[in-house]
Amino acid sequence: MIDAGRASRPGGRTARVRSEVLAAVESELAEHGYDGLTIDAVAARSGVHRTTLYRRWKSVPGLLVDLLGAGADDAWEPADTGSLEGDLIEVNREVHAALTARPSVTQAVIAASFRTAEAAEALTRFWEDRYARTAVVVRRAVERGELAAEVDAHQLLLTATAPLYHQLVLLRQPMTRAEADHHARVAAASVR
Amino acid sequence: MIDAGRASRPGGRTARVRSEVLAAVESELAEHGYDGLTIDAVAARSGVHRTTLYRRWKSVPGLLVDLLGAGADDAWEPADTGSLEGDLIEVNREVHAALTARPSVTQAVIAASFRTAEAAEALTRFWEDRYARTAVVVRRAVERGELAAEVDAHQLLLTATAPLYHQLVLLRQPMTRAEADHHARVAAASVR
DNA sequence: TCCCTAATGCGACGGATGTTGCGTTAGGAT
DNA sequence: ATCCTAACGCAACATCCGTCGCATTAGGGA
Repeated sequence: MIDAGRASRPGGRTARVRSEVLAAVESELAEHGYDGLTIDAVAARSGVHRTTLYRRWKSVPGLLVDLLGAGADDAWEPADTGSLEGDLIEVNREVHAALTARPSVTQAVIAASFRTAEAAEALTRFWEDRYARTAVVVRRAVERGELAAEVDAHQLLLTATAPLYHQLVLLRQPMTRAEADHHARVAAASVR
Repeated sequence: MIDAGRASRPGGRTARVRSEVLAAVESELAEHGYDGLTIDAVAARSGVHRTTLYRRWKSVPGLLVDLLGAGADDAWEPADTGSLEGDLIEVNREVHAALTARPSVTQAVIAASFRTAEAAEALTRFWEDRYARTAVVVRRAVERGELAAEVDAHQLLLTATAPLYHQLVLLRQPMTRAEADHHARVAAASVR
């Protein structure tokens, strides 16, 4: 992450440049997709000089990493529907929406993660955080008496969400929301 | 795929060049990984001229696509252990081995698929083929009376294998073979 | 208000990557 | 054995990408 918000000189221009650049990244992504996302294009659209982009963000993946960080909702937590199955369905619907959005920032960042180590690490951290937060659905189920305490939350969440990522990202095939729901139900049933 | 094997002049030199190049690709991959895999390095190691590589394979992803095709075993089919669960465990162990091998050609091709459309399409075709062949484990289970005929083979295989890909490729975290087995069992149990 | 300097703008440079035109080699047909 | 030409080697060229030194601007403290 760039951490421009707490730099030694966070003043007006620096912050303005950053927001202009990130806005340009999003627009370019929307118009040309990840492949059409070049430093030069972002520079041209944002009016910020190439050199500045190289200095502050280093590369295209660096821009996406910053965008990912800017978009990260620090207050995010999974919805509480009252049942494990309901919670998992909600989680899967969020994942489904993120991966089928066009343009999908998530998809772009995944692509970037195969180019630079920094992007890969940023994405790994992001997902670690998300999966850790999502584990609360399992704790709630244990508290309700739905589950035994020994259930491995990560394995369970993997069962629920992995099919979505695999189908939509790696296999590059469509998946309906009903199918996404199905995988949530399979996961919920696997621990009963 | 390059299809050099049935080109208008498949003769000795062309075939020799191809095998030398693909061998060099594998060696470079082993030594420097995907990121260190450049056209120039392959040219230097194989003794084949840069221009020839650009003409026949176009790019690094093109080389990997060809390697993927050359490595595709046309006779492959899943092992028959006598039970759905046993078959799925065997499948998952193969996937696990392919993704944890070092170097993993599969991992390299996945990375390549995020760079060029041709690599992405080649990989999609490869997986379509593999999943279609693997569907036989479901048909066998139906014949044995283990399953109802309406079971969706693709969804079932997704439940079994997707967690491996997600954990090892996207989340970039380790997974034991025992955990891989676990996901096979969850998949088998989901249709009983 | 004035000054200091971090952040940005700017042009030139260098390296890596991919392309093109042409000469050379070798496989396969006659 | 001879010829034809696909495939390859070669070198020069074009382009893109990232870097560097220096000039300029503007934010924030004294």
